[in-house]
Amino acid sequence: MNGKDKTPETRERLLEAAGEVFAECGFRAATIRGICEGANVNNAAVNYHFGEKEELYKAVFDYARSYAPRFHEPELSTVSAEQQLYSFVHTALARFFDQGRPAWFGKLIAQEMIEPTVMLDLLVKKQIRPNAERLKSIVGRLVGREVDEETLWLCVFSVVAQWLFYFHCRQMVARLNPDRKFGPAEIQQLAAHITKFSITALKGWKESPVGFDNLPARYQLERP
Amino acid sequence: MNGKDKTPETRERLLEAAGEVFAECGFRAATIRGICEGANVNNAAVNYHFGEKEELYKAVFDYARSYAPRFHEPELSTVSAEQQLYSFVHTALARFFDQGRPAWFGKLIAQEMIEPTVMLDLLVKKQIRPNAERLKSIVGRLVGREVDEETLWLCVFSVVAQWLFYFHCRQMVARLNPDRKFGPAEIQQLAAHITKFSITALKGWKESPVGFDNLPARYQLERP
DNA sequence: GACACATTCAAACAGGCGCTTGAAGCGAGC
DNA sequence: GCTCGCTTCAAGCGCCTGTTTGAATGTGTC
Repeated sequence: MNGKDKTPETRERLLEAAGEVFAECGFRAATIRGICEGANVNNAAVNYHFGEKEELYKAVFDYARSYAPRFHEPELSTVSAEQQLYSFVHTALARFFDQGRPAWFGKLIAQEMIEPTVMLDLLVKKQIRPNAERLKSIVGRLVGREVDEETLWLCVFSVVAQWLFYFHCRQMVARLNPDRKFGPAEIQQLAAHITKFSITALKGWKESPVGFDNLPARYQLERP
Repeated sequence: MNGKDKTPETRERLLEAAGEVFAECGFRAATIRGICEGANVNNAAVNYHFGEKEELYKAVFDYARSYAPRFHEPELSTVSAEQQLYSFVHTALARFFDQGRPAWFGKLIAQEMIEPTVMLDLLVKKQIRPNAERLKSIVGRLVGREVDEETLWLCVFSVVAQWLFYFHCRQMVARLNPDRKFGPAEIQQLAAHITKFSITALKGWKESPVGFDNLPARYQLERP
């Protein structure tokens, strides 16, 4: 078969096309026919090489992970928590906004968050929780000691939410701010904003006045 | 027909079931057969009363909006920006975490953000942008003068992201923190956290050191 | 050249989808 | 009692989905 200079292997072209489509559309909305068309491959090739759609999907995760940008290691002593947070945020954003393979893994995970499949449990165990714990330790160093676990988690979510937003809600952002671009320069700017917003919140946390939970009822909910 | 004490009207039972299903699953994943089964109604009733799935979907928005909790009016002079922000955040959260009809509208909008249909443009124009502008003015009052429009928008997104996260990523949150509940008390607590996090960030914004955009390259991205 | 084997192909299958159909049910007006 | 018009119903249509099939096409070995 590789007597001709045909593109790599059918299996690999399938993974390439599937990575693209799954990352963009999610598992459910992606179609095998669409993937095979993108790979210039017969529909039955999925069944021959992977058995079923779900197995192709799993294989794409393995394939995509090796190309994904990685969160760099702690280096607790040499790098400030501020710098680590920036690095964390920027890497996370790059996981969506890179072109092609480098972004697949991040997009696949983000898709799993809004439309879980059988992969999510494994992802939480192997990828999401370890990264969340690492972020939690960075957050903990920024907010200072004597902060309970519950608050720490809420702060982690407040940080993570800020970058996930730009992937999950990108279509709405595009309508609210039509001129906004997401090139490398804008990603750095965005990462800088999220980092500054989060660090300012975390460093001022303990000095900040506590109470927004005892407001008069009419400020809590108003019904028609 | 209402000689019997049969439930309201077919049309209304359809809207009830459709509101439930669309809010939970989104437009695409919801099926007419599933909705009609939930409404104890024949499949053809959708076509008879609404013509097609998309028209039923539009009708659900009108039906749901009248039950949705509303963002209360500004009262710029009498209420502090802090209190207004809390009210804003809490109302937004209640739009997801209420039971049944009150939460449909918020869920429908949140679904549109991650999987847009023909409704999104109208929603941005009629609902999302006006609310975003109101939030932007609150944010502007908290962060102070002399802040450019671009930064203001990024801050608005940083706030909005924090509550959308709990809807879009609820399945992952449930896996990371299995014990977390979302009853009325927890919603108040959550709203208080998001408000405190945001206010602390915004009020400290101008005093916060600026630069996270000139870090050494190795803190920006690391490839395998 | 002939065989065994792995791979690819066009075609079709079963099932679920949105939507349509023509007949049946039902209440109101005469 | 009868017809008329609105509503409901079971059944089915065409389409798209994931998956299967059996034949065709190489490819390496003897």
